[in-house]
Amino acid sequence: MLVLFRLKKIKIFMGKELTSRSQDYSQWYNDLIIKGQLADYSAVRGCMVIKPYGFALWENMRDVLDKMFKETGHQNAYFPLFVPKSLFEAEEKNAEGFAKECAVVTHYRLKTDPNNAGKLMVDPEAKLEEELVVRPTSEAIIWNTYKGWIQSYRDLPLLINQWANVVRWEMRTRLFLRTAEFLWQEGHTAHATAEEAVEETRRMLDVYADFAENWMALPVIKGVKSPNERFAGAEDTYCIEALMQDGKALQAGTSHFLGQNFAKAFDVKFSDKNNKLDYVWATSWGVSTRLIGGLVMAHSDDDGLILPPRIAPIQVVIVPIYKGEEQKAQIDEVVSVMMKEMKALGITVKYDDADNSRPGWKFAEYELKGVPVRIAVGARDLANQVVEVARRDTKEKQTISISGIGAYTQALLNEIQESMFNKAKVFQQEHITPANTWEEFVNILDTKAGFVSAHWDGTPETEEKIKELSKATIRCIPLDNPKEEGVCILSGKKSTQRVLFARAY
RNA sequence: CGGGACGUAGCGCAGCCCGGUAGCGCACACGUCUGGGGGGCGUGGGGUCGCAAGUUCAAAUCUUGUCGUCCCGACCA
Repeated sequence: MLVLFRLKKIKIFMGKELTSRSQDYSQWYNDLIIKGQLADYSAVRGCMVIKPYGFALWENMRDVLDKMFKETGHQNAYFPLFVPKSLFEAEEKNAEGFAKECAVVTHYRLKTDPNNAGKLMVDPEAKLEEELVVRPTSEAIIWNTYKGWIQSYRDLPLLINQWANVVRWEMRTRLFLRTAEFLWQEGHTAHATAEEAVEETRRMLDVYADFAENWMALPVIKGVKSPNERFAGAEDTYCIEALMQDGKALQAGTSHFLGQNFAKAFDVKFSDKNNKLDYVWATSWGVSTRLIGGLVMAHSDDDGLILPPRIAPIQVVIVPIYKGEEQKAQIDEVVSVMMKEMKALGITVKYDDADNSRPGWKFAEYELKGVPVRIAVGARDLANQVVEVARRDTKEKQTISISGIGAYTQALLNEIQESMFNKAKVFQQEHITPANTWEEFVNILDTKAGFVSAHWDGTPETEEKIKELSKATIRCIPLDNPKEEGVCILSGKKSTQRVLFARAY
């Protein structure tokens, strides 16, 4: 009790105190992002600065995904930030869907303000002939380009991805989860047949699920969106849905089958083997820095971030505990051997021997930052040829022999990765609850949250009504969904299957 | 766009009601004792109080305006 009190007091004095999840989940999330050094607020409304630690995390995620995309045959390219308005509006549904949240460039020059010394004003003389839309997504500019690249079935499939920033002028933003500008990748592919395009859509959905589960330790449900939730301009939107610790769902990635909508809008035709002209079939798919928000919310605890080893910027941190230069030198020597061993095994390890903060401070700091494994090495340990190994996820500490520490650590990292996934998976499974009546449905949402599996009559009207009454939306119709006769929880009309509802971010 | 908060040192805040020329903790610098869970003691540096106008002998404090940020909703990934 006394210890707890002291610890709490210290935390307050250090200005690092975290809001607990039970106290205020949103604030807890914000605290983790800011104090865990992932990102910072910026001078621009709704836009954040991704700090080095957060960016290192994103780079790790990006690198893994990039490799996966290349292994599935894709190439990277880069298209412009700006989209001429006339191109943007070509695919009507897509344009309409994004119109409300577009930043638009109307002028290309500033000038000194004659009425306001030292200030600049937009030069009214420099108005653009045609406004430029800052891309909220790149289908328009890309399909306009593809028109010139595709003539024959021999040009297909065209499998391209780009890493980019996009801008969506959101009314309300949240660090990582919804920022006005965000980083993402968007894949845009063109195919000769609908079947092939659908196959591509599903393939990339699998890539996303694989990445989320095996790298981020984030269990997801693969499914297809209801028409209401579909991407503007798509025929079908597939998604992976994750569950956060507060029971709210998070759309973690989407893969769209675009049919021939964009090919028609941008007049992209090809000749098949029989010299017959047809529009090409398209897909697009993307994940964004939002994944980082999901990662934080799914795994972390009241002491800070908990990052899965496979994408953590630092997997192991070594903290020396010493008195005097002589002890420090001895520790340095042993640590350098340990580090060499670990690096040879591909482990990312940091030795924090900075003398300006003390061991206890470092322990707390690396816990806050979610480093999976911490190793403390002191003079006492060296005498016994051991070190103290602490894992972040469970907070367990063990004394481990120095010989073979590399292999031990590697195994531990794997175990943490697996254990984090399993824990999240159990949570997810426990939060998929069937509801058979409206009362039950609302009650589950209000008390337990998570996914609610319920019958729905299949109409957009009912879906809209449910959303209005309960704030829950259909997250997806799971891919392997069993057929089951039933009646809609709201309308009482016939239904052939249950779908997953949840309140979502 | 509606509702609610808040802008005072790098960070977190007090001071404002009742005007008198700015303070606390952390961080920072130096010294020293320390070192196995956010150290102790001592000394020190750092602020046009968001911005603008007004009232006043005097404004962080009162008045008006303005800009910005965050939180909660509506919208969305």
